[in-house]
Amino acid sequence: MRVRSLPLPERFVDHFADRGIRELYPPQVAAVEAGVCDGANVVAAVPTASGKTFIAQSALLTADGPGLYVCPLRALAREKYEAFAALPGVDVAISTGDFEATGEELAGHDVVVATSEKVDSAIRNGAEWVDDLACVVVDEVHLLGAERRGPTLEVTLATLRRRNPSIQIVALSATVDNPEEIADWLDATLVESEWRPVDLRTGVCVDGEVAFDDDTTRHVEAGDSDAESGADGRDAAEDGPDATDLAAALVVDAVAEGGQCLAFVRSRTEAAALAERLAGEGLADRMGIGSAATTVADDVADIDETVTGRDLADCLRAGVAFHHAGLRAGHRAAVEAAFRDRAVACICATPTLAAGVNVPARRVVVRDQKRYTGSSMEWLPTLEVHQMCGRAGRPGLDPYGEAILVGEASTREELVDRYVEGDPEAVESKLADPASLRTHVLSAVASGFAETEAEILDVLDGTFYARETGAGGLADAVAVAVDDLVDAGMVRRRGDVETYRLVATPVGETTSRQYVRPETGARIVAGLRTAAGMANATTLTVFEVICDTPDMQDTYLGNRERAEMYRFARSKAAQLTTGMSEPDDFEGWLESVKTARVLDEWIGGATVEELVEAYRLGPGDLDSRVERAEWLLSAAEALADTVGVSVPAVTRARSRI
DNA sequence: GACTTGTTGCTTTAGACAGCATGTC
DNA sequence: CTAAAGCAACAAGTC
Repeated sequence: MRVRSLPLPERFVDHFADRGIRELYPPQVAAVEAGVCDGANVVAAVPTASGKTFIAQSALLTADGPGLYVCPLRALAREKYEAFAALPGVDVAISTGDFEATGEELAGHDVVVATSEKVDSAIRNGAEWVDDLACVVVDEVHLLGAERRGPTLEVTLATLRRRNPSIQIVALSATVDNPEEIADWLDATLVESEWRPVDLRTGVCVDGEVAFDDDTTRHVEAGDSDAESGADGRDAAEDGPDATDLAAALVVDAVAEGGQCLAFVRSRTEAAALAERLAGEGLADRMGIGSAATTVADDVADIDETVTGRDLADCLRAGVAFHHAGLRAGHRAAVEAAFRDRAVACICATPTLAAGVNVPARRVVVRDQKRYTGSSMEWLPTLEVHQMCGRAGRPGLDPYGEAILVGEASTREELVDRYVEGDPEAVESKLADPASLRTHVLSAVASGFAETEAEILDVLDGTFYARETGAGGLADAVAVAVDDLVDAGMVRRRGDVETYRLVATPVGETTSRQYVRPETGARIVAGLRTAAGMANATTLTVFEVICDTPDMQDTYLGNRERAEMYRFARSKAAQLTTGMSEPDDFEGWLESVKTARVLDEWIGGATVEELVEAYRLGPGDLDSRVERAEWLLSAAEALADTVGVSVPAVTRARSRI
């Protein structure tokens, strides 16, 4: 099937032709046959890089009205925004938390690209443009199964469909075990395909021998990093190369043939450690990318003066990089761009890269397949490993992609069963989680969609969860959520016991509008009241309050810091809203104090370099705390306003941050 | 006695979405 | 519920 045969205006056909897209890939043909261009609902469960963006574009460009593209990540939103902006004569807008696009400005565009939370928030705040939509594309729908964000996605979709029953839904999913259930939920035709534009071989490497699933094999020579001693040979020779030696050898092997590599490891430290080790292998020279590598390294070195930045720049000079959430957005973007431009031979990464922006490589090496979860070491979900592996193979550039899991003789079989031949997990709704339910119940009441529990259930009736059990399955949980919200002062029952209506209190309304969770709203209100009664409420006081909410990301408190942090908390007790003996979860509270302290020093003029050094967090971690603090402070200000409490320190903190 | 190597025990462990209305000396 | 790597402090061994 040819692009030209689609019901697309000529200028789009030309645009795609300029990019060499004239013929459709098989999954795209299937999607067209299922009716993406005719307003039909379609769920496409297809591998990464098999042309999902084109499916989305065909749906949105042929829809009879404005369209919405829902993304899980801001970085992805930007990527898609650019893809649409490149189309001739298409008016695109982007709306994510970090992008200034305000309310009604979003009306009147052909396509809006937004994160799911942003759409949810827009609906709560009464945005009317969502009612005019003719088509919604949902990228990565399998995130329906994600702990906190999944419920947001399903409630948002249910609401959109409820308010506009004729809306076309096109959902794009990774390969999962139950795509038919998602399709059934959305009344959509399922398009399922394993087809990829570049072949993918998956293999397991044990002791330097790689056995691929197409029965080919490959041998790599692993240089033992710590076996320098050699001579009398009795002891060190025994255990051979470890996983890191093998991973390094696999990278060098691929680069020697001119192929770029991604190597996935378990932790940030290990990502940096592997990169530094590979920096000694002369990858830049082997790939002949010396000058490009130097340019990138210099650019990265200019971003800041942190150790992380310097280490990264040093690695880049040698043609290697590491990538994880401790890096600042600028660092990450530079690494990703450099890799796409072939200025970097290998990126050593944590799972950030698996689900992020498009960075295809010739070979993907998965060194670690287990992760510490807080109580034990657990196998990574198959879906996640598949997403890592799926990054192998650059369309049009590589003859094939290779994904290699590094294992040991004892785990070989398990790895093959689980990841090479195994199916990914099924997607399951997490809406029954009480915390999520509270949030969405409050939202339904506050935005006026529901005034009774029956109406709440009605709103939830269109969710993925309800498809499984019927909304009735949520009745008890909703009743509990309503009780909790009443107790928390977010919702009030108005009228007789028999015929009451649910109304959001002013606090509940502000909480929902500010997009913070009910627990956060309640904690902030309580904190503000305490602060208002204090003789010397400072910015530290305010930071302690907002850091002690579930919407602030917690900051790791190391063993060595604990005693000192305890002394700090005690010496500042007069400025804190929580007494030293009060918290049920003292550890958690002390972590909040640490975050508050960092933020307070930040507005006091401390530099990123100093804070990163003193508190053992990555520059990216600091940035993300500051970003959240901005958001939570504005919520605090709005809440102070609604309860009529005056805490000048809130405004002071906010203007300084 | 200075330096190297080996041992032991302790510490640490991925990621990332969201608001908003406006002024100031 | 099934951990494992890095690192610092200290001990033993070497020149």
